[in-house]
Parts: sequence; C-alpha cells; structure tokens
Amino acid sequence: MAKWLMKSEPNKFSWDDLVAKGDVGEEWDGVRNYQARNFMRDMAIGDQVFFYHSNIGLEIVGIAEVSALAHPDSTTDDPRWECVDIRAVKPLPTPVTLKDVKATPELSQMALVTSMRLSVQPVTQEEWDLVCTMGGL
DNA sequence: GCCAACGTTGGC
DNA sequence: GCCAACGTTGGC
Repeated sequence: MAKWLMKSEPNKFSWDDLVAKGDVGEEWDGVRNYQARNFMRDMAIGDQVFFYHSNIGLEIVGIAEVSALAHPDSTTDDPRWECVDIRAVKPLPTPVTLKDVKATPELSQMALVTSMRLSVQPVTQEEWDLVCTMGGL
C-alpha cells in the first residue's frame, strides 16, 4: 500500500473540514500540476495520505485515505485534470511541524522539504513510520 | 505582505 | 526548441 502526502491551505479547506465530510470524503479538486496529477493517478483505494496544512500551521495534522480513484476534476472542463477523493481516518495526537521534519535527518529527503511547491507527493514507508511515531501514534 | 522558487505559456 | 514573461505556491 503506497503512502502519500497532500497539502491544503487550512483557510480554504482544513483537516476539520475533511473530518466534517465523514465517510463521503472530499474530491481533491483544483490541482493543476502534472506531477501532482500523475501521483493521484497512481493512487489506489485505501492508500494512506498525510494531510498537511500549508501557509497556516505548517504541520502534518492527520491521516486520510483514498476513497475514490482518479476521475475528471469536476471544477474544470479541461480533460487534462483529474483527481481522487479522500476521507479522514484519524488525527495525529501531536501534529508534526515542518520545523520538526527539517530538524530530523531521516526526513531530510522528504518531498515536503526538497520539492516545496509540490502539493501531492509520495512518502516512503520509512518516512511514514517515523512521522507516525513523532505524531504520537 | 513580501519575495524566492519554480512551473507554464507564448513569441520568436 | 529556446527563453523571457508571467502566474502561483508557500515559507517567512
């Protein structure tokens, strides 16, 4: 099962907003970046996703999962853009901040650090496990 | 609010 | 196919 990380600006769509959606989840629309789209095409139902708050908070706040495979983005007529749906699984007891990630040598290769602007990115199993531990799971 | 990084667009 | 201009992202 692959692991991922997705970013959202909490003043637009926050972790709490995703939790409020329940099992229905939320269409991850609005991505207009080929690399990010390609990663979403690679996702499978049930893949685990870190939910990261950009701009405000700057921390990984919870775990979500893919609830629908990539499909056309309903917010555009442009057939190039596709997205998955995700739903909340559980919050991290202790959010892991960007500062924490940068201060951890084992996490220095995370795309969160190396590809700052990529909004959908893969996470290795090792990184996943470590962030979960740091987050109190 | 500013600005650096970086991806995309469009003229040539 | 190159590269300058432009727009967007996201940390600070």
